[in-house]
Amino acid sequence: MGEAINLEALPLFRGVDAAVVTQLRAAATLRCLRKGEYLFRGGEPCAGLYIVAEGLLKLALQPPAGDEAACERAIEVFGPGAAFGEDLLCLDVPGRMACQAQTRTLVLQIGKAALWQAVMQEPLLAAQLLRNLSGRLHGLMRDIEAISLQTALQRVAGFLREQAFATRRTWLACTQRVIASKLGITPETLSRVMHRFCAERLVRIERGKIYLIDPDGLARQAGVGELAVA
Amino acid sequence: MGEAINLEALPLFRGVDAAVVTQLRAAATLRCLRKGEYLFRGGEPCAGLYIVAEGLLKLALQPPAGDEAACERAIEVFGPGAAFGEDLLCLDVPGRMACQAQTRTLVLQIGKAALWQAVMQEPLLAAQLLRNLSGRLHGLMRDIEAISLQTALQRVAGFLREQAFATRRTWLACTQRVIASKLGITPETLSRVMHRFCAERLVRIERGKIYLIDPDGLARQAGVGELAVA
DNA sequence: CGCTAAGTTGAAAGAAGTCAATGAAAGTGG
DNA sequence: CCACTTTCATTGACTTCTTTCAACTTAGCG
Repeated sequence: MGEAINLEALPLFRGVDAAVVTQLRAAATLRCLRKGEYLFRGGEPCAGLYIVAEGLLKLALQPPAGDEAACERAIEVFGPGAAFGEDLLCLDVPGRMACQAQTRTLVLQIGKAALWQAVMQEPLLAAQLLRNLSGRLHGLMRDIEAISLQTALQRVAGFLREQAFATRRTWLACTQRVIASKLGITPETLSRVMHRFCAERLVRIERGKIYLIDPDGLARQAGVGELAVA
Repeated sequence: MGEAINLEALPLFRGVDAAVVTQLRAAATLRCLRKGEYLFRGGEPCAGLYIVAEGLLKLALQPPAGDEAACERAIEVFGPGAAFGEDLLCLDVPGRMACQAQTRTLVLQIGKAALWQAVMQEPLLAAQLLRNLSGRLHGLMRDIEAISLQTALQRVAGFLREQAFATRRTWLACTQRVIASKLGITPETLSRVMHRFCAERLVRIERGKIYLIDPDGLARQAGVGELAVA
């Protein structure tokens, strides 16, 4: 199933000349990562543009050199269909981020040379890359806003709501540790908040999966966060 | 002095065909903003790519609708030479950011149409836009890291150090309110930290300007004081 | 079947925010 | 040029959210 990823269907290649896409697919290699394996680590140059076919990847800035104590902060989490790596590709500097598989993950890798050649042929591809990058930029902006002026409770509620919107039913594909890291809180805090939501009948936790019972109630929590309900 | 901005000298246009740059300059309009004026506000579509010639602009997400109580969070601050707006241009969705002049500011505006035409002619320009966007993305990543796992004290120290590196001598061109917002802290906290640094002889505050006395001491405060290469 | 990692829960400590009052500076207009 | 208004900065006391530390439970896996 892994190799059958349909590049044309991805937003990134919408409108892009079919011949160019075909050419890119030919140049692409498929990498398979076990849970915990790294796609790349800090310091390594980025090998190309990556497209997730299956699984889940965590992008995090790793603490500067042997500074063991500091726990790393997850910046982005990529699921199927996500494209990333353009940034490192463009900057050329190694950077300190590490990208680690959270489950068994299949990822398509398009080499720098092939990508550039394609961009030269088809400027629309450049436009789509810019769009992808812009989307990521705005995602980070929203994250910064959330971290800066929302409580942990609001952020978790917001996160769950987002997930509900995306996958329509339930969710939780990676450890709470990673989610907490992405939200900028400790696993302890996340656990407490989740159980509070659970007590308030907003969600149900069952065997590591989370069922959203009351998306509207969650939205209320995420929003103006007031309402001193008993 | 304002109109004499030399586009070729900007990193954004390095290596780009001179004819294309000339063409862009011809298409560009110069906007002059008074202190406090908005380049654009949330909801408005972005008119083009902006390049700061002179002054200082603050990009912030404004609180969702009449929710006046919530203070906004500064995301980026742009000084002379900075280029931005590509993101909004690419996404087309209005977004909620507002861009406000912090002092009298001159900014060059390159319309969407002209920019796209140029990109089609000269793919290298697309590459440079990608690079610019990537740089901003990484800046935000570092910000997220700083907010999440550094104390206010460390962030301020880090910020001052950055400024020292950039302008080599002294600094403070906008209100502390804005700096605090950019650092994700309150003005009160910033004031306290600054005065603490002042007491420890790391900086000197004088008539709204800040003189860095001891960059190394500051680096030590900023965290794992590395880069002690005299 | 134990082992290790992940999650839960409680109590205590700390960092930063809020509120509020004061002081300083800067722009406005007579 | 001075009085006035407004915004910005400073400082203290208090509050609250979040983290930290630690102990304990659960679950997954060789």
